[in-house]
Amino acid sequence: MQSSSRAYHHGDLGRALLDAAQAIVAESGVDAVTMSAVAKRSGVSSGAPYRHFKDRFELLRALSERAQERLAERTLAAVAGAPTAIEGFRRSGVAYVRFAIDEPALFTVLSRGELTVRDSDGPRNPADVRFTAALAELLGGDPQAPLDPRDPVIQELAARCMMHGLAHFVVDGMLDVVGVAKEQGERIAEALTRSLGPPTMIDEG
Amino acid sequence: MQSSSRAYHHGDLGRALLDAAQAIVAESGVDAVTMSAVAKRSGVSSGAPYRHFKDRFELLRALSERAQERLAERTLAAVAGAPTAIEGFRRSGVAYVRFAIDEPALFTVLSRGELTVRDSDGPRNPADVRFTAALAELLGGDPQAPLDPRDPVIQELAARCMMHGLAHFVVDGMLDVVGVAKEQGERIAEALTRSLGPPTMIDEG
DNA sequence: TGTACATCAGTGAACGCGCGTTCACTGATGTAC
DNA sequence: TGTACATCAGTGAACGCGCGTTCACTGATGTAC
Repeated sequence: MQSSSRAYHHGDLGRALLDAAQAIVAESGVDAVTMSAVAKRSGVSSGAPYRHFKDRFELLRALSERAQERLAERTLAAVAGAPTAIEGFRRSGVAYVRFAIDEPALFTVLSRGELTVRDSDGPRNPADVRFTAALAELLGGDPQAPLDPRDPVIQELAARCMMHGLAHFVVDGMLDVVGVAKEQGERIAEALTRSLGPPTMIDEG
Repeated sequence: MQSSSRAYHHGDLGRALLDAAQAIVAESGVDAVTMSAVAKRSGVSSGAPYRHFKDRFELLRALSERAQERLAERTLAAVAGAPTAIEGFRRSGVAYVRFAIDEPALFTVLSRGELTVRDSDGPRNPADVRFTAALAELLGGDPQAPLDPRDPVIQELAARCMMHGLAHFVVDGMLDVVGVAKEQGERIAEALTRSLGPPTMIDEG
């Protein structure tokens, strides 16, 4: 059970394989995650991964689940420390972007919809569930009627889109082009959350 | 030069190959774009594409260029028809989302940074050049100082992020989950552009 | 403590497959005289 | 208008490669007595 440096048994290969896959995504993208590459990087033979994952797709799906968990941890932690609801909402947006900066591989995997378990029985973030329902109700009305920009649901959607777009821009190298460190993405996210919405939504000057 | 239905010479195979690649991206993603599949879909032998593209990468890069052109056409046309600068800016954002809805394959290819020619000598949208420079200047200052949410550059960045994030959400199936047609994305974009910014930036109610 | 055995994780060779790419070829087209 | 030739686009067989996956095996570990 202890990790000896030259053990025949790895000890925690399942986790090591996911680490390897994550590193490969960061370096060369999702397509470069092959079973051979993951095994080799983990110092293990090509057949070994199949003791832990049925096939390549299941390995990627496991990585996607890890990404969902990590993201949820971060945004929930950000909300937890906030003095007001609005501030919590903002901090959660900043944390979202920070996540993309710190873990570009996990963010990239999350963006691959085909890997995400859709409409599954798995646990979902309650805030997401509520928001999705509210959005569905809002959009379910007359499709011709214009949407009210001051509607809280639209406000929240605006914030989510803004953070999601910023995260994509950062991960895809927008700041590189501008010659600025990725870490500044967090500072930008902070400013963007404050640029949002009519005063009704904003709790300070 | 005319297209006879059973011609040995295709007539416009280069274009047909790009069409095929685009269709394959729409159906199965970028990874599914193989030279064999593109050739087969174009009704041509496996070696034929190499008369038009040096290798697979060059074909994908050509598709990426097509995407950049189509997107530029649309956003420029949207701006051209607008009565005011702000309204033009808004319409351009809506056109951006509309592009993602109508041409998900091209939008997806555009999002693959490795295919986009970076820092090339190629033509760039003047508005993008100006914005990028302004953003670089803004971020180049004291990295600790908070950014002013009312700064026009931040406002523009906010709008761009919002549209980019919405476009990604739509293409990745966010509206499917909510049970709403993709075409509603345009309506949402319209509302989102109006939810933005302090009154200084907004020219109506 | 020692022995026998069951269990399980990792080995490494092997397979079939589809891919990217090459190449000698052939059919169609355009042009010079 | 007709003939000869050069050019070029597409053919289709072939190649080497790396991938996903399987499988009989072997070494390590845990447990029963």
